[in-house]
Amino acid sequence: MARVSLKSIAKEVGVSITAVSLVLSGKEKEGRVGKDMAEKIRLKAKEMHYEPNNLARGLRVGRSQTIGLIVADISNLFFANLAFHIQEHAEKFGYSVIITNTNESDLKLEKMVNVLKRRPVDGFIIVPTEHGKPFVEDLVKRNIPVVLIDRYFPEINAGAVVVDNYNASGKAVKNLIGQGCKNIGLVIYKSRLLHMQQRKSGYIDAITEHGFYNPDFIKEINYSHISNDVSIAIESLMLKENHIDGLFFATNTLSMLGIKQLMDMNLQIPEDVKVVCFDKSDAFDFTSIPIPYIRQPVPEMGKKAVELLFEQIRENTKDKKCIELQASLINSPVD
Amino acid sequence: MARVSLKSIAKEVGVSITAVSLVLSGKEKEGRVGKDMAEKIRLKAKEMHYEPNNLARGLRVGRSQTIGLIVADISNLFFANLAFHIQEHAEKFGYSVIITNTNESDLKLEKMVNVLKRRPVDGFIIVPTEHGKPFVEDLVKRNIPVVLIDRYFPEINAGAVVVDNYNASGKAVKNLIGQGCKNIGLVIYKSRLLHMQQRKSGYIDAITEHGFYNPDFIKEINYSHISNDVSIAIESLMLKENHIDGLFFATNTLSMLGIKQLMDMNLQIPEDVKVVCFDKSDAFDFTSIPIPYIRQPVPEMGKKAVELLFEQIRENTKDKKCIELQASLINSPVD
DNA sequence: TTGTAGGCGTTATCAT
DNA sequence: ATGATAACGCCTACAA
Repeated sequence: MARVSLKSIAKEVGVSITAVSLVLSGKEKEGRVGKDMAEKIRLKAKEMHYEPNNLARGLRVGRSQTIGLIVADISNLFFANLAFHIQEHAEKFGYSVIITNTNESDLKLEKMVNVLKRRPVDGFIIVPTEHGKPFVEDLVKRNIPVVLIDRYFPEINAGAVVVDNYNASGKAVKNLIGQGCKNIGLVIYKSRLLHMQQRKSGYIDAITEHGFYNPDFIKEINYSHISNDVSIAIESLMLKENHIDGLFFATNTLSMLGIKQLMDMNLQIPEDVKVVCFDKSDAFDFTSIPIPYIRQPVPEMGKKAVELLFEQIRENTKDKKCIELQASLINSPVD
Repeated sequence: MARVSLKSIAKEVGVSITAVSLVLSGKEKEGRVGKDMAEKIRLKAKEMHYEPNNLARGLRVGRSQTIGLIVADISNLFFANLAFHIQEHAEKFGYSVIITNTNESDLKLEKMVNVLKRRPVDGFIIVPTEHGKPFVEDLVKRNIPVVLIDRYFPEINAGAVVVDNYNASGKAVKNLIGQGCKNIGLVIYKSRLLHMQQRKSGYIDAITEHGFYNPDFIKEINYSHISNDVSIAIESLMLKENHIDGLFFATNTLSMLGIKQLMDMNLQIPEDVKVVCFDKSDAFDFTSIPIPYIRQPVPEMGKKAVELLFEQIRENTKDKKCIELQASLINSPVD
């Protein structure tokens, strides 16, 4: 071991810790350490393989240069991509990212928030769970920088980056109607989270305006029995008497399961039923027919979230910004 | 702000910092603080919303309770799953995980290692890049706990968790031969990394033993032009004169692109050509026909890696263990 | 131009 | 049963 510290370098060179600190943090310009001395110190530092200890630094300056990212499921491609971009962007500012999962469990969210508070992290980027509001609220109350992403609670004064889910759904529905669909089903999570509600009302309003609205065509899936619920939903939607000719899946997981079910039922896309999905799945490449999907601007979302967070960390912003980005409908299966 | 520390609690209660520390870290049993005093301290701590500062703790005890995970690409499902399981397991031991990406770049690996060394982290779990050996070697030399995962360098005395890639490939080939294939193509990365070499030689040996070996049936793909290279590879493999009736894809990304190319060429699986893949893709669910694939035991891999790392962190193990797990061939598309 | 000293929050050692 | 104090490695105000 024998960790090399400022002190050990100082002793080696025969100079004070201050001098070493100044030089190694590039502050010797401020009319401080002499040029030759500085060089000598730098040399010795390299020779001894000095690595600054950010732990100690963090303790001293009151910042850990770490942000906590809490997502619903890192093995979901959407969140994995989000995590990737957040990480890439944070790194540019010398920040590391600790990523944790909630698996949509409110309990786990609470736990993760506490774990990360103790780290401590300088700020949070959170994909909140359905009943996660109190935990986020608590952070805000304690004046800890938070940015919500993907989903948010408008009542809470936290930063947020979301997409315009209402209009995104509208685009999906209009696309189906443009393809000639009359009876369009919606497969969506049963959730009180605003982003799901907005996807739902976007669908309802667009349908009501342009087509035929039937509440029975909305199937709300329980997250904890997704697989089974989706099968049942599709089966009941696709009953002959419904004359369903279009389906809109409100998340990528729902799409995957739904399309699989359609295939199991020997229904062809788009001949028997046309489909639009929220978010892309790799799998779309597999089907020779293009499946249109709503693309969220994931890289920008990640970038904005990091920027918003840093803004809060730097200045102690009182009124937090909420950024809404537009999603776009992609028709071609190629990127 | 007004961070609440042991000191502030001590002042409030009118007792020494030591007493508070002892109580709050559950060490008052050791014939120390009195029962009523302890209760009073605990109460006050809760009331003041005390959160221990792990930064300070880490500085004091010389451990950060953080491990650095460096993967090739977090948005690849295989690595995302690996990260998930590593994280879940580490969390049980009170450890947080900082995840970073290399995108297969040796330069980025070097950078990430340095960034994490400064954090500092107590140990590394690394998916090394092709020429990443020196950076890993350096860590080992400095006596910093490292566990390699997925890929490894046998010459280096680091911990490692890998699968038996040689036999996995053998299983894939035998499955194809069992399906009646005579001319089996291999699509694999051009890489000097051992795990790829083993997948290749597993294929060659199995083919040589049971079927017909033709070096032209091996297509090595350059990671930096995957998409294009795979298209060309498949096109040239599937030329009539080759009579290819089976394909083995050595990674999930290669599978995705390869199968897509087959579809673009209007070739049917399994009628025109049978296919076996390394790792599963969600996409397999989309095809009505089951595509057999090699399943790596990802949860166990993550668990073992964490265990190995903790072993190194606790005891200063001199001879590092290398664990090899078996992969299995899955025939059904269901999990 | 260089050095001293105090403190960030915690734990461990040694006194009382 | 409880407290004072030093130390982890770093930064910075203040001396010199």
